[in-house]
Amino acid sequence: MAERGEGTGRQPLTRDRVLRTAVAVADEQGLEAVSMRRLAQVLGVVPMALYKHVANKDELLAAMVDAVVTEMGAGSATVGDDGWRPALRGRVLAAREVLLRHPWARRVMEEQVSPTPAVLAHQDAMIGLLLAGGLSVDLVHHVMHALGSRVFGFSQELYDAAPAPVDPELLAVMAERMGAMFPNIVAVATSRPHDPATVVGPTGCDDRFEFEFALDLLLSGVERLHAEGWTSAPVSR
Amino acid sequence: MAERGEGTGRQPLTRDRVLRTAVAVADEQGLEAVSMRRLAQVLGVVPMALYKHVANKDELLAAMVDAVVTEMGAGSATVGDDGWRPALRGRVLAAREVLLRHPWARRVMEEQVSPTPAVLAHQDAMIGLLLAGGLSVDLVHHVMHALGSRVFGFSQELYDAAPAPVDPELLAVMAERMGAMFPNIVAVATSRPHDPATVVGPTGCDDRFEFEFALDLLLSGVERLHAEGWTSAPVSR
DNA sequence: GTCCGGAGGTGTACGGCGTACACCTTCATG
DNA sequence: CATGAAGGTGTACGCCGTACACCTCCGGAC
Repeated sequence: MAERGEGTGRQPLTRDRVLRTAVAVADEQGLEAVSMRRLAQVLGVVPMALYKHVANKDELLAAMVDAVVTEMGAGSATVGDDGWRPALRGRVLAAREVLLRHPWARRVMEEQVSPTPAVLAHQDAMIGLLLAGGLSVDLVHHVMHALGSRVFGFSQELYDAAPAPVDPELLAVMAERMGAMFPNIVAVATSRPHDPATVVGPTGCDDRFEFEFALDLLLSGVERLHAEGWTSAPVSR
Repeated sequence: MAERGEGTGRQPLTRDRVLRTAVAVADEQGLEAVSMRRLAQVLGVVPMALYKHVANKDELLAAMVDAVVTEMGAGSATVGDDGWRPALRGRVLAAREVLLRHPWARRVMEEQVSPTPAVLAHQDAMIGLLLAGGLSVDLVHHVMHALGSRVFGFSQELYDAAPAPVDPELLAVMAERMGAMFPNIVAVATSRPHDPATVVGPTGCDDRFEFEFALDLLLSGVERLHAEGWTSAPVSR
């Protein structure tokens, strides 16, 4: 008796518990406090025990951001009678709320090589909203880039993934699976290949064009506000 | 004879040489290759020798970003006959070029606690352009936030610095010095304190308002493009 | 000329990190 | 009961940043 529930390490160590603990530690003590050794200590276990549930630290970090992005609730996205804009706006603000609760997540996402499934789902939902709103595929493409650095900062490498699994057959299989899960992403990504000459890296998508598109969108908006004599925040907040 | 110029460690080790080597290593082999030990090895010297020229690794990283930001050339900013917009646009694009050459710099900046002098100078120059263009101080403030994540990603903590050096006298001295060096920043920062209730952290500036300001600027632009029947890139690229 | 002090390079050592590898227990299943 | 997999352990290696004591050299003060 008194065997279970008293120490910190009493309940069984599961991948889920590792993950939730890691997120909690990152939230409360910052990302730099998330080391395999510290995490193991918090869980009342020896460091190497974690490796029975997690491939390595990078995989753990990826799973952590996946959990966070899942909080954003990609499922609940539909365009109402008032059009795409309020729906998209709400979704972006919801994402922001989540990222405010987990300030470390943005940084981890940015240094990740390829997006996690939850990230793709989120992007797919956003694209779905815009397409449902009637925007052209090209416009949607650019909008996603323009919003990217605002929603989370990692949209530069949105459409890479699959770094050269040269086998074309395997690539076709992957494309098919992607299409089944994230139809909107595939629709946008395949419609308009980026100019390879202006691309940032061998696989990147941060064309100069995309950058200037977003920049000019902002500058035009500013110019308009200025021309309208904007001096302080409108009353409607 | 044959005493100097043959080995890698022949010329004297100076702070400048350490810095330039560090930037070169980061450019060529990535930021994770920049460790004090590896850097020392490249310089043909024992690791601890670096500490005679650099306080610690954080200070080295700060100096590295400072060098990069200086490349952006904060000095050459004036509003021509065609208004503030082309001047600002060119400056942002120039910053982007520099950051493309040093992809590690953005990440380092983002995890830095307070902006380096060169960063402040850059921001001051940008603000100067907008003010010279006749924009109101408030509008300039919001524009800087909106552009922030596009130019570099660190504008969230633009106006913090000075984390509670409670002594008001010392604070006044600092404010005076700041004003002498970066008059535009001070003008904007002091005109409109942020609502402490909606601020992200104790000192942050990433108000919900600033976020929505930029977001709505983008969304309005998109809406306008869509209404105009935008389907592909305008010919003027 | 002698002395001295500081600038700058060295060597050793400590505590932390991620994780490879061999090991041991436990327990459901043949 | 034997077996083998799943899961926790202990040890060890090679990285990391850097504290601290040391040495060496050189330019001026006397």
